[in-house]
Amino acid sequence: MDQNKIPQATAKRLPLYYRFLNNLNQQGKKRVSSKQLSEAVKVDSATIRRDFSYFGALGKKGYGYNVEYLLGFFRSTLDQHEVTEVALIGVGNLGTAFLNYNFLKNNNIRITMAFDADQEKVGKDIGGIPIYHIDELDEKLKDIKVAILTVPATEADTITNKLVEKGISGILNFTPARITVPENIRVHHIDLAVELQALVYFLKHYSLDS
Amino acid sequence: MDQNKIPQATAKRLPLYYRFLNNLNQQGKKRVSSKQLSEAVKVDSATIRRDFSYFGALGKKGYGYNVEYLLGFFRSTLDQHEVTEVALIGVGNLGTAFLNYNFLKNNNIRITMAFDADQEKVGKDIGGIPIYHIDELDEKLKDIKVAILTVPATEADTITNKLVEKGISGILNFTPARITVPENIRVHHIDLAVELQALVYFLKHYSLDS
DNA sequence: GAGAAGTCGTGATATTTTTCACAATTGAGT
DNA sequence: ACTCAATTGTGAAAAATATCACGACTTCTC
Repeated sequence: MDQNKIPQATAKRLPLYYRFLNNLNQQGKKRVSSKQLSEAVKVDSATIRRDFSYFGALGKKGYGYNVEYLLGFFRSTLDQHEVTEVALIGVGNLGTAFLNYNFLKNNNIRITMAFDADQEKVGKDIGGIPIYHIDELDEKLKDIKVAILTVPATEADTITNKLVEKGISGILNFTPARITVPENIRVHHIDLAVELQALVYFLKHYSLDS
Repeated sequence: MDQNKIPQATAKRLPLYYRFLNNLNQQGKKRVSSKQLSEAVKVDSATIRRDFSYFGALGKKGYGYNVEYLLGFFRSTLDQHEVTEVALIGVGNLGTAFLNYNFLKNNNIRITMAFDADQEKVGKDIGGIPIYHIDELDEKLKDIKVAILTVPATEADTITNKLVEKGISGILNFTPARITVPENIRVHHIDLAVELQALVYFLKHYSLDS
């Protein structure tokens, strides 16, 4: 859309900055330097300054950044002024964890409905979020553009196709399946087993250095 | 240790390749090309060939890769012949999801114990994994080198320090807190709120291209 | 066994991301 | 008002990662 020049690596760090700034603000802190931020979020201070600089000159030389100003800036950049509604598909263990997870704390993202194939679960609600049957996707999933996918891997493709048909824009996929979607739809994969295996691999092969 | 030359980006993809090769092998497939792999795991075929090439010439020109051979190679590279024991700290919603998650399917990583501060949970077990009180960390956490951290953010630092004292090598941190550890300890962060926010950001600012 | 189609491995190149390092500027202290 | 320590923003360089493109080799078909 507008700011296509912002590197992806930078974009991925924005929510992290936002959260920490929010904390600082709640603590009543007025100013912060890239060095302090760096220690808190574990990102090199030069990288932080570079990230911020894509949005213009947000700080003052010799002073640092004004917390309130920076927070306000990120709030509008990250669209925190409007609520983004998200649907969760698959109310298993992981799905349930999400429904109980309070995304709203610092964050204008809200899971507003969940779907599952299990009639036992349908009709109930978890954390105030209603659970519908997966066959009700068509009627219930109105303008929701983002879905969290926590179904069994075997169901991933079928359900993805349904979501695509319904005009979804983004999927956060916790399934081990690498789902196939049209190229205008964005999928982020979070693969828990892969993450754990990668960590173990790093420990065995890269120990004692970065 | 040995193969410090392997790029981190490559190392992170290895478990993904491994899992897919395992699937192929179970399906009785004998050969696979980088192009087929590419479609399945959504990684450019040239990148896959490059990744493999760090380990030497694993394929045959004009033919592709022998599934069984490649699988065996990755099995030893990823240390799948020996079991890696992992401890889980924090048996909340997310922690419970992990205990029920079957890491063993394609994978020699096993959660062998869990810890929590809640006396209600201590003494029980979930998915066959015993839950100890967090104060028992000292006695119970013998040679375990990897921990999954699923405690509330407020507890993250305290518990991290305990783990560090006990000689942990790696932590998979699901806490929003950016924990501080000595530099010989490796931490991977999986920050669910950040991932979701980043996805939403990409949808709003990068739509209709990469 | 000759030709065609398929595929790897990799040098070269492009792209992305991180880091260095320093001039410019600011605020605080005296 | 002056000095000094702190800090930004950024050009330039470095490092990491991804991709292109092609020679060399393999298998398949006729």
